[in-house]
Amino acid sequence: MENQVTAHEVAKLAGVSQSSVSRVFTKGASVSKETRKKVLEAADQLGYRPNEYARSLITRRSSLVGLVMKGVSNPYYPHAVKKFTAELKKKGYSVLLIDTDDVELQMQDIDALLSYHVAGVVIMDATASFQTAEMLKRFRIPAVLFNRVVPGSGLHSVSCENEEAAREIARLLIGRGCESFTYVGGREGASTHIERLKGFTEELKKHGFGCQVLPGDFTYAAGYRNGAELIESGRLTDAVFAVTDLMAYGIYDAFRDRGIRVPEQVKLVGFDDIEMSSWSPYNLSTYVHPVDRMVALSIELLLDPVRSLEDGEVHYLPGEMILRGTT
Amino acid sequence: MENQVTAHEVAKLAGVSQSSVSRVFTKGASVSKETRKKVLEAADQLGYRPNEYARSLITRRSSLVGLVMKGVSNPYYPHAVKKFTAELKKKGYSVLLIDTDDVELQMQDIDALLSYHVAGVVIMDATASFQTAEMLKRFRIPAVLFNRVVPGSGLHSVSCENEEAAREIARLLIGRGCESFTYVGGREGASTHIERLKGFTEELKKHGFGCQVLPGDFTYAAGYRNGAELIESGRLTDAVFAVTDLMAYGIYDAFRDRGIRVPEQVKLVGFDDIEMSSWSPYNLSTYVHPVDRMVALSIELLLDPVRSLEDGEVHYLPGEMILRGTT
DNA sequence: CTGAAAGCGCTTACAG
DNA sequence: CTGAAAGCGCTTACAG
Repeated sequence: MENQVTAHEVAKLAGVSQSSVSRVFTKGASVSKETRKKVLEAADQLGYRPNEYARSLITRRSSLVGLVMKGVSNPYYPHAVKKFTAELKKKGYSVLLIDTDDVELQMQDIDALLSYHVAGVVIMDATASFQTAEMLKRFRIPAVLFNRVVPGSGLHSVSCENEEAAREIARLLIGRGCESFTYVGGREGASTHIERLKGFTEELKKHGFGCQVLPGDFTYAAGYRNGAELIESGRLTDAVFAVTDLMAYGIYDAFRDRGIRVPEQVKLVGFDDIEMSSWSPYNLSTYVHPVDRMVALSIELLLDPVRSLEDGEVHYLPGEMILRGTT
Repeated sequence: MENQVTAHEVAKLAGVSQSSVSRVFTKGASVSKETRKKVLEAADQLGYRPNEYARSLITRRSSLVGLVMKGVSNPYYPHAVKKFTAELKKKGYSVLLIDTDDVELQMQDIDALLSYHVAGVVIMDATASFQTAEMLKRFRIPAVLFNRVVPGSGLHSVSCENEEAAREIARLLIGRGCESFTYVGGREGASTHIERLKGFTEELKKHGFGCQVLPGDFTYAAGYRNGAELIESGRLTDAVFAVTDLMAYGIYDAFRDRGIRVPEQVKLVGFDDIEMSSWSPYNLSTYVHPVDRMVALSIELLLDPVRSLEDGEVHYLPGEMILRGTT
């Protein structure tokens, strides 16, 4: 950074004032064609780039958006991350990556977000605590929960239409002739889990069916464990709906390892449509999120000067059922 | 950012100078116990955080490290990303995430890296071009290629000991009695592919064996295609070594779908030991990278004031063979 | 140990 | 359209 080319040096080479150099790199500022040309040439020659620190400092606006993720968890997220960085890049923002270890944002992470006074933060796969929400609100940092809803947090949420999707899955399974059902869930408290459970069991009840509910934590291992128990306890049902594809794989493998055949003996449905669901050992029927639209809406909420700081809007976007070989 | 609390306000509340406030938040600066206490209390009350833009501007040092990744590709990378963010956080750095669409860094990405004059950049899963390398060198931005080597680029590289690992895999397969071999590769030009191919074929040759080499691109789909062709063309060998686990899964599934049994009819080995390799449909024998040590060394190289800007060091770290059910 | 002051590299009124 | 100047919020010699 010691050897950084400054606007001043560009100005000297171009024979204009430093202000003019700045104007060339500030969109919306008026510069004559000739000045622009001279500046651009000098800048190119010297390899000039406006210093973003100075820029953010003086404009009091950050070009950084915080992306909070839980690192290695569901392969569903990398897709969304990619989409976010691409869309934000188009709008001139860069991404500050926060990789939390735990379910909650760490103090150190919050500090980073605040020190850079990020333009906004996207929280993925983390059950943001009220404390985090309060912190963000106190510092007036717009935030949106992606694929999560935390009622009462006042944060914006953009999710898939979980409840309705789960109802659709229930109807699908009933239509396939299933009469007994199991729901294998995710981490308690996670809205995706709660909403899918609600939609699934309610729709089943509407048709006169009950539902066995098994606890989980969104991992393959928990899926496997549940699948194994289902068999070994003799409580296997006609159909199993797993809160995520990842858990569905575990369940499927536990079934396969025990000689239970899908879909002949049991129908299986997941949620997310991550890449592996189309691989031949699984070929899983599942429900796909409208990720592109979810990302676009998240960014819209985050960057809107008015809505971004208003009370949390909760959006549920419809996805689509993907029928494959497990139903 | 309009409503940001400044050191000046903290100073006023604490009844000290703004300099003293700054010193409290600058490690290594000397402040009396009493002053520190007053400042900390005032800062806490106001929710003060040093503005990182002002700090970076005046110190001419960035607390940002660029992490370049190719988004949704091999699940091997999210692990490394998590490790990087965690280790960098410990050292006081935050991560600027660059998600490239292509194999090469885009101009816009480079610009972001330069505008923030990042302290360093880690390039993962991207075959950095010479142009990129030149750019980084011109601006004196330390860079390390993670899991890749680009000879002649002058960039630091930290990789797994690919060649020796591939030799070990060859010996393992020979030891299992295999007499004919196939190598399914990755994207042409990728050092991981080149090195693993070299080690594997050379070691086989040393023992008097040849090797059929199939082209790939690191994807599951290419693995599947190759696996299918192997069977359909009647050129199946006793053993198959895939450049990555991801490709090995595709190969395995193509075999499975065609009734070929692993490891009875063909032995299969992958590379990376990503999560799915321990799942029961695969239970894949593979080779695991020493990710923790690779990350630690990368950061060491990046942040060392001397080595960071010297000519590229190329490091190969030994990993470990993981024997599972496919061999 | 502490305060006053200079200055990092920008943007943006303010005049002209 | 353009330049001189103020100022964003910090760190860090420099005195004391």
